[in-house]
Amino acid sequence: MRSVREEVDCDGCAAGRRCWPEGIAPAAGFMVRRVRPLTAGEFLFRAGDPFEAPFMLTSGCVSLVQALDDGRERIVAFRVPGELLGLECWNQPVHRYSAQAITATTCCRLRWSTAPNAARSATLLRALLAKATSQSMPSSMPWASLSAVERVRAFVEDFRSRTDQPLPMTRAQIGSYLGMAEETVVRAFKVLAATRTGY
Amino acid sequence: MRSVREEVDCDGCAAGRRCWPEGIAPAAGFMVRRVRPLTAGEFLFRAGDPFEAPFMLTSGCVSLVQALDDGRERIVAFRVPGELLGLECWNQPVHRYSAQAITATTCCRLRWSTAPNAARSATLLRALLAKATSQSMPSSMPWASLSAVERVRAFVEDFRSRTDQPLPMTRAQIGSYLGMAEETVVRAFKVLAATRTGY
DNA sequence: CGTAGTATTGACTATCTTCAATGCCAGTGG
DNA sequence: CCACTGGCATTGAAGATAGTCAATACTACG
Repeated sequence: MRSVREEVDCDGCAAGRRCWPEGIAPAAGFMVRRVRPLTAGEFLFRAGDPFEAPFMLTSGCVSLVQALDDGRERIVAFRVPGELLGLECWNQPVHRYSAQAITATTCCRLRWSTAPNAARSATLLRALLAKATSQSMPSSMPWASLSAVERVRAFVEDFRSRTDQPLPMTRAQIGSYLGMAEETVVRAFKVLAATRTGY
Repeated sequence: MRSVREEVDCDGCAAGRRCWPEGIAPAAGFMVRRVRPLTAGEFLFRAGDPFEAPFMLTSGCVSLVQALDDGRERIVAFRVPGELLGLECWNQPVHRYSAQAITATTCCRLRWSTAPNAARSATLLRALLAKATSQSMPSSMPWASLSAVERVRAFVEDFRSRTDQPLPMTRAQIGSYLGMAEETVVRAFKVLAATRTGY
């Protein structure tokens, strides 16, 4: 349970190019703190926890889980390496969703509050805004009004476009995210497998 | 067709409090340019237009429309006064969606690129990030897996929570947004009207 | 080998979509 | 003033789709 409290400059990190690919980081000198690796099923944070800083995913996969009124849970998003966790409640005091690792996962906690100077702060904010807009908008229900098969196909293609790892989540989790029954996900994959290859 | 090219400081604008409510604007001195008012059906911009700056809605209602592969269209979001348009493609060269006024609409174009100093730039970026996160995340399909009636109820409540104007869009547009048939929207409203009041 | 979690399949049912028709209302032109 | 038109709302009936329930297969792991 020890925390790895190592301060790292993204400039010197081998994976930094994946985290800040838009040519922002090299000169920015973003500072992060490496977080203790998570095993599958572990929570990075839970809904209601105080929001302190966003996390940059460096490996693995994390689901954002929303607790429903009736006690059930829904998966709101999947995050893969290079994407930010916790930005959802940037202007909120506490986290609205829980972040649960789907596979073994590593991430870094951003040190965004300690702005050494305004220019660097602006650069970081610009990078965060870019991340936030690219992460949230494409997921703003691009698959409503599509059939179940088309929704699953769109989901798979979206995930493939974001990472090259094989789908790490269960059919039930995909169903929770897409808002359909686990069985329907299974049958959709069956149809896709009959049509194309590689699903 | 004349453009109103009036430069305005949000500090001196009566409606500024609605645009930047989080106590950011008063000292920031955000500059905007008032845009020619739009009539119902007019486009503020279209998918493929070059992205120059986001717009702040000051009155009316705008739909973000996505063109589908098969030629049909889907409504991706509705924007009401105090919300930003165009942030979806912050880091994109061109707009991905078209912005079409549903009712008579006014808006301001942000002058974000002319940063007089880094501190002010950081303040603006912080405000934009707050807007972006609060706008996009709650709409990240909070109503998948709900029944049609519940989806419509959630939609109405969400819209009501963002603005006090009556629903300006047609049943067909609601259906396009929620991914259901116009008739299903109508029947859902009927059920809601029988249950509660005011729908 | 037994267990637990996940994946898959089938049968039945509820819900939603589609198609078709009608009602309602504002704007327009004679 | 009134018929006509177009857009939107509403309703009904029939068919398609996805959800639910239940059972079975598969796989990793102790």
